[in-house]
Amino acid sequence: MLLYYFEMTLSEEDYIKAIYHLSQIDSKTVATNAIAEQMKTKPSSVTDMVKKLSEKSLVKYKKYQGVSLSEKGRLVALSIIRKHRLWEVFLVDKLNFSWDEVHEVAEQLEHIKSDALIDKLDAHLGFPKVDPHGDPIPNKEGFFTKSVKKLISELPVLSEGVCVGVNDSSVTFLKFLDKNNIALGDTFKILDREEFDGSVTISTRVGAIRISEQIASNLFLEIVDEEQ
Amino acid sequence: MLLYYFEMTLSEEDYIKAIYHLSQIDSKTVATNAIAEQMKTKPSSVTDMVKKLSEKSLVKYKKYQGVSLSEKGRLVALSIIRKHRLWEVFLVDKLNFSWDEVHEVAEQLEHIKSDALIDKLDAHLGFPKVDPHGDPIPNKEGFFTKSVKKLISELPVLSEGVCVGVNDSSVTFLKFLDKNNIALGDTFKILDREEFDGSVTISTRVGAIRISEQIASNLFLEIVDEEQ
DNA sequence: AAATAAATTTAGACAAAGCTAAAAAATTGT
DNA sequence: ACAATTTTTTAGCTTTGTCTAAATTTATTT
Repeated sequence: MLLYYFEMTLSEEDYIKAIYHLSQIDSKTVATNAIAEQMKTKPSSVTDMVKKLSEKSLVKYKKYQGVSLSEKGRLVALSIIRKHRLWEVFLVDKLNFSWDEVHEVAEQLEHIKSDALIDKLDAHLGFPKVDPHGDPIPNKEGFFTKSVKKLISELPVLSEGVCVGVNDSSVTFLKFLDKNNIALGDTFKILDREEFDGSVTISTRVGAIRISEQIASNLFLEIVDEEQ
Repeated sequence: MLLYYFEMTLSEEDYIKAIYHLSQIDSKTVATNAIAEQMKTKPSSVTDMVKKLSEKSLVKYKKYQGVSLSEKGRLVALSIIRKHRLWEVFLVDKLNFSWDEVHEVAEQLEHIKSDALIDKLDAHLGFPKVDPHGDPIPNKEGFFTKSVKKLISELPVLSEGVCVGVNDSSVTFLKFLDKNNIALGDTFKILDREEFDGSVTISTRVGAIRISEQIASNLFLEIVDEEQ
């Protein structure tokens, strides 16, 4: 990330991140009300902050027209997201948090300011490409490997990806996974699919196994695409 | 640490920590001016904050008489110090920072709020008793093993401790240490001292070695005492 | 024991980030 | 096309933590 040589408050960083996420949803300009809802604040507060961010050329803003991030703002957003996701990997991989417990703490950790810290954390974690939810981690320059999270049932034969989530988190289903040596973080390849019943053969750590369509439509794989 | 069920701002936490450290220096009440200097702020700002902390019964305060921490305030201070020192251990042991680079980042990390995080970090680090500077890490209840940092030249024969620092950080000296297999974190025992020249025999990883008085007066050992 | 100096507190102001209520602009419905 | 509704902005106020300048209390000197 070509970094930002200016001080940003915690609140400013949170707004930038919120605007980034909202502009991912639909790529137009982001509405004041939408930001207010996301930030759990009032529209009038958003207007104030947006003016401030506009002064600092982090966002493009015209009265009544909504906001969008400037290139500078986009890089700031990506730098915060990078930090957030690296910390999530740390919490899950090193501290044994489960992947649904980490968001809140990562929200705090993402604001720690130290480039050296993030570089060393990245190295310590083995330069991960995705966080525990399967979302991609931008590199220092703000590029990230685009990745899609898809159900096995929706993927073509020969696709390969990392198992990053389940749809059905019932005890029964999780026990099934355990019994078949399927765990989050495992890499699978789809070897074959039966036209007849939609069942799928996948390669796992312990060899190839056959799973039913029902199972296949409950397991998310994270497929890595190209750079952006 | 019997924790605090009330929200504390970053600034309040910093003041509590500053007051704790100043009251360690000499155990009387702490002067407004001293706090102002430590916090790099003005005495009038200190007065304001001290009133606020007094309302929350974190400090004992009488106008013109200086402040001291209440028991509650002391526990808050120790909880922050615990976090600070655990993060320092993490930065040095896991991320390969050198022990003189970690303070600033730990100042930020110490404010992260999550009991689960600190518990898991503590476990991940193997429940360390001292930080990379040899300062003791309070446990959850605010107790810590008192430890003293002393030069080898000042310690009696048969003392044992962990090497935690050097007085002279010249390249020549560090090379000498390296050559003799002396590194920070090693445990040494003082086997003998010559009256004649003050030279000392110590046990190291590679057996006993003899060091001159000059060397002995440049190496700090951290000696663990009892609980407090 | 005054006089002077130093330390501390008070009073009043400011910037950040939020709020409410009212005004203005944009959008929608008919 | 224009009235009604929704969205956004403005104006003015609040809180937190800071500041300066002035006032007050405590300490030090002679």
